[in-house]
Parts: sequence; C-alpha cells; structure tokens
Amino acid sequence: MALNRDRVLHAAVALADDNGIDALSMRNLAQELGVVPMALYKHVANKEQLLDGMVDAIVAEIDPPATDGTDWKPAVRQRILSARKVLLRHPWASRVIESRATPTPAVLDYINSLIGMFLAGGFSLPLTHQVMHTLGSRMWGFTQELFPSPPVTDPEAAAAAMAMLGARWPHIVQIATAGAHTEGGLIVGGGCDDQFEFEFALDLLLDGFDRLHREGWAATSR
Amino acid sequence: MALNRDRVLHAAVALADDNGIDALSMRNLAQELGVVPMALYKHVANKEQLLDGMVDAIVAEIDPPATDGTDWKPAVRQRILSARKVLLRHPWASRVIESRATPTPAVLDYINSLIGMFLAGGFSLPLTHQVMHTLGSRMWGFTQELFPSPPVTDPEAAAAAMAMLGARWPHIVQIATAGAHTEGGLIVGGGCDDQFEFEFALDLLLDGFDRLHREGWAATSR
DNA sequence: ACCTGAACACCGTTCAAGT
DNA sequence: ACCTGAACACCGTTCAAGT
Repeated sequence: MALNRDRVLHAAVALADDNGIDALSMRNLAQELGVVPMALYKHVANKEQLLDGMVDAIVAEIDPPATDGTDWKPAVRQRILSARKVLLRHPWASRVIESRATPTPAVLDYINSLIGMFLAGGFSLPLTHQVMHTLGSRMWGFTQELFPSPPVTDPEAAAAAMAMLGARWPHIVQIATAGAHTEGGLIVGGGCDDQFEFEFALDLLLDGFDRLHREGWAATSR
Repeated sequence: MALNRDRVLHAAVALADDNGIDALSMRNLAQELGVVPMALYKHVANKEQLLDGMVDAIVAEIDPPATDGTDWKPAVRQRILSARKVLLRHPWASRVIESRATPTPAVLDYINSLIGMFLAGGFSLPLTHQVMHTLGSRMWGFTQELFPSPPVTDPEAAAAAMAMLGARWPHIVQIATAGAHTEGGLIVGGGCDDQFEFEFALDLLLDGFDRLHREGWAATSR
C-alpha cells in the first residue's frame, strides 16, 4: 500500500497516542511506516507541517455544533465539553495546539463557529472579543495543570510526602487535600483537572459572560 | 572568574531573553560562557535542571505580597499583575513554566502565598481549591494567546489578508477588528494579549470568586 | 512520481582523562 | 575540585541518485 498524507498523519497520531509526543520523531515515524525518513518529506513539508496535520486530524473529531435553536450557553458548553472529550483521548494534543505558530484551517473553523454562537446569542462584537480571550485555552476543553500530581505510589509514602511538603508550604497541602477526590483521605489523587474542576471554571466563565451581556457591557477604558 | 551555578543560570536567562528559548542549548550556553559544554554539568545536573533554575531565577523577581491589611482582591490582583510584568520581560518564561514536570521551590512559594491570600480573605478550603484551578496559568499573569497575530507587514497587505480570511471565517475577522487597538482601523495589531484583555479576564474571575464566596459556595455534586 | 543513501549540521549526555 | 576531548546515540533536513 502506497504512502500518502493521510497514512502519515494517522500513523503520527497513533504513535503520539501510544508512546507520547516525545517519541514522535521523523525517524521513528518513518520506521513505524516501514520507510526511510526522507520518504515522509514527499507528503509533509517538514515536522511543523506534520504537527499541523495532526491537529487538524483530531480537531475533526470534535462534534459539530448543535443546529437546533438552543440557547447560546448550553450550545457553547456542549461544544467545549465535546472538545474536551477529544483531547482526553489524545493527551499530547493540548500542548501541540498551544505550540502551533499559525492556526490551521480546522482550528479556524472551530474558533469561527464558537464566535458565531455568542453572536447568535446577541453578544456585541467587543464583548465577544473579550469573551474569546477570556476563554483562552479553555475553549479546547483543557486547563493548564498547575498542581502536578505526584506519581501515585503507596498511600503511606504519599502521606509522608504530604507531611514534608506541609512543613514549608502548608497552604498548598491544605488545598490539595481539600480537593482530593478520595473519600475523606489525605492523598492527592492523580490529576486534579477532572471533570468537576473543569466544569466549575467553565460555568464560572459562562455565567460571567452572561451577566456582562445582560448588563450591556461596553469597553470603558478606551 | 570561576564558573558557578549562578553565573550559568543568569547566562542562560540572558541567552533566552536575547535569542529566544530555541537558541538555548547546552552547547550554545557553554560557548557564551567561553567553556566546553561538559563544564556546565558540574553546576547543573542536566538541561531540565537548568530550566528549573531559570524559572526560579525569574520567579524571584516577582514583588513580594503586600503585607498591610488590604483586602484579598486588590492584594491578589496586584501580585498577579506583578508576575505579569516579570513574564513580559522574559517572553520565554510562560512556556517554560508550563513545561516543568515538577514545580520548583520558588514556584511552590508563590502558589502557597497566593492561596494564603484567599484563605486570609475568609475563603473556605474547597472554594479556594476550585479558585486556584480556575485561575490556572492566569496566576502567572499570562493568557495563552489563541489568535496568533500575523506578522505586521504593510497595512495594505494586512487588509488584503483580512479580506481573504473573512471569506471563510467571517466571525473571526469581525472579532479581530472589533478588538483591534488602532484608531478605527481594520488592522489587527500585533498581539492581543495586552493589559486590557488580561485585566478584563482577571477581574471577571476575581468578581466571580467574590460572588461565590459571599454566597457561601459549597461543592454540591459530591 | 515516489523512494533511497549518504551526508551535514546540529542535539544532550557518557566516560576516561587531564590539571 | 573543576574542566577537557573524544565519543555515542540521537535529531531534522539537504542533495543527488536511483526506479
């Protein structure tokens, strides 16, 4: 079977899914496809374009927008949560999306349609501009993880580690345990950017947008 | 003058400031210091630890928290805007902070003190947990830029590019021009993540936190 | 039109050796 | 204790050549 752009892109996505984005080199990818590295360059100009193509491939997996006449808020909410589901299947994707120098057509389609939802909801152009900036990377359904969770070792070791941390950073330990999704335990679970955290932040933003919209927000400082 | 950890770290920061983070290789850095690459490994275990040290160095530039008995909101606001000023001086820093596998002590200090401000303001532990997650990378004073601004060429070319974009992504062009900080012009300025956008988002978040706090928010779904 | 082989200019990092 | 030289196992990408 002949090599073509689609085969290259899908092999790249599979390789990144399975072995992580660091394992994705032109040389590894070529080997996976049973081909010499230079063969790839007939279908993809360079590595940057390969990454662009991978982003396009997975953005295509996001559900299309709801077409019925639903309110902007549930429509936006559902679309973003659908994007989130896709990104959860491809853990490397958030980082790659952020790293792209110029957006791909599929990315522009997604952004364009999201903007369209706010405008259809009656949002003014300036407010929609601010809203899109405020959403930021959350429009893709992910949040930058800022409490990197320690590798899950045995509970005893984790508790000991927490105690040590607490000596110097007491508030961090308080907060970590306050949010631990274990039944009353002290252990910080693996990864806090879960559905609850994400939806909390998303709803806080959407409610804020709603409020500003109803109050007829207009930029005052210019 | 002998090489030491501080000299290595500060040379690395200067190199990244001047030539971009991509130009920072162990080999380039060694050359900058007039030394053979392997000499660096006596002061820094590997490149990851070099990057950690660089983050520590610039986090130290953030103003200390206000110690007077000000309200949590202006205190948090001022601290985050101070972090933003630091990151603006080191454009590579946001990306490097996000990429660290485990946080450095200076990073933990910063997070810990920010949490302390909310707690001092009377926030409950669970709410503070959610609040910190919602802040996300915005606690460092930056927003992931999602409308990469085209390189500033001549206005005519920019207008033509906008017209082409508008054919397929009309909403994006509408929004871009609605936010352009030029006097009524059509050109998207270079970089939209400016002070106005950032403070808008920050204040929307802080106001949302304030509201939830006053309403006595408690996690309902667990 | 598509793939190959050999080469170039880079990486981070090791090891054994020098002073 | 600190720095060096040579080497290893990688990168992305070029060029000229093969089929």
